[in-house]
Amino acid sequence: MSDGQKMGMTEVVDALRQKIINQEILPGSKLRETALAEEYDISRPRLREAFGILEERGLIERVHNQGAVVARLSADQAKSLFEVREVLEGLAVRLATQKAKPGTWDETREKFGDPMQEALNRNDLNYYVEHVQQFRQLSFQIADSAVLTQTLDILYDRSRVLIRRLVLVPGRAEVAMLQHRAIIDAMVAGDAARAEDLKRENLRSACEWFENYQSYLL
Amino acid sequence: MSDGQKMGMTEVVDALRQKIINQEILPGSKLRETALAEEYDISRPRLREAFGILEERGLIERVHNQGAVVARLSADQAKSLFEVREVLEGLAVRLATQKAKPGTWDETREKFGDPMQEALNRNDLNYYVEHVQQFRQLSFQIADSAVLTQTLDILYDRSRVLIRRLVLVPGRAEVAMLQHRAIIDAMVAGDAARAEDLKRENLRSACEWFENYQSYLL
DNA sequence: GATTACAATATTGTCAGCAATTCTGACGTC
DNA sequence: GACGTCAGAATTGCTGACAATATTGTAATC
Repeated sequence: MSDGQKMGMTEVVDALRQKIINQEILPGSKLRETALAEEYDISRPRLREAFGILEERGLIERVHNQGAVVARLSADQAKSLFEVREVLEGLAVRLATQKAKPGTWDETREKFGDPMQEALNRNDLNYYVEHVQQFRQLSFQIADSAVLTQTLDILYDRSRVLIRRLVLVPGRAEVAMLQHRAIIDAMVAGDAARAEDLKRENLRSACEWFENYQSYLL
Repeated sequence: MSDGQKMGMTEVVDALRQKIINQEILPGSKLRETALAEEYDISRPRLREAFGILEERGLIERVHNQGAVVARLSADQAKSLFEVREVLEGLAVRLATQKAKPGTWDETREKFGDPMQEALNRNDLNYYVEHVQQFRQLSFQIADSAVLTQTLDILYDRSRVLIRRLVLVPGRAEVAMLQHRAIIDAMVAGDAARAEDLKRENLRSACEWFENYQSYLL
């Protein structure tokens, strides 16, 4: 899939990142330097630099003289990711609540209302996933902390597959929707501490659901 | 300073990392590829890979065709780093409290007792800094979360200079010592939630001191 | 038939050098 | 004297090719 466009470093990293988090390359697969360098039409040292970044981000693992492999996610790592995301997403929600202007969450609240319940009734997961994603991005934008955003993005990439699968667990989406409604209500009310608590509760809950359905999810 | 030892990738990154966080290379300085490659006796593409990792870690900044520069820390970034560290170090302390066996903190508690007060009375900052560091490392070891440790290490590297300078502010070390005593007491008592709250309070306090003495610290 | 030793192959790790871009400083002009 | 301009030098970005290591396939032996 070599498009004529010459890719910069960032773009190569992003392309591989996308392929990994979307499971277009499965965990455990070997990443052959020659093949990938050819695919993206760059030289191997350049690809190597990208590998360094991907490794730092925890998306691939490398051992000397043996090359790179897409990282697998162990149950322990998954739990740790939930734990860390719990406090960071809580922080994001707190900051967003503190910094938001009145009316910021109106549209979000509407989307998470009846329309989402109806979408879930007809098993339209896309509606749910898309608006959770939008809420997330809006929160980060308002929170306005590059440090936080970047830190969480890295963890999110590693958790992405799991998050998407968790939505499939019967009943999870509906529970998460109710939790989100409570969070948004607190944010609209400007109660930052409560919003943070509820967001953390939301992630603890997600972690519990994960643990209960672990064998289906990993 | 080229020691005969041939360095692996990790070692090159670590060497540069140390030089940056110890301010042996000052923020804003240009990092010349040729010179550094020569110094560490490696080729430029290899150094370049190290640069990629350092940039991902936020220690250097690179612009195309203009090379790499040691990252500066803005006041906003510093504050964001405190905010994120607040929730993460809180988590670390909580996990450490939950997972520790009885007696784990005995030695730490002793070191933070009278000996530290005496050390501070004679302005022996080294004693203070060293044992805070030890406590920190022990906590992470007990918390036993690679995800958390790695995430916080990155933020810690970026904050290191600031943290060291903050100890110089009159009265700060003594306040921090008292806060640490309270945290350790909660940990000994096995009260994880309280330990987390106190640790977060500790970092909020650190952030406030930073803001008050900002002009001296940055 | 299973196992080990060995050679062939493939893949990674590394480097030296070329092309492209930016910075420097001297010169001329206003 | 200040400012704009234009070579020359320095530095970065990048690639192709070479050396070192691991993997695979093969054949000989037990």
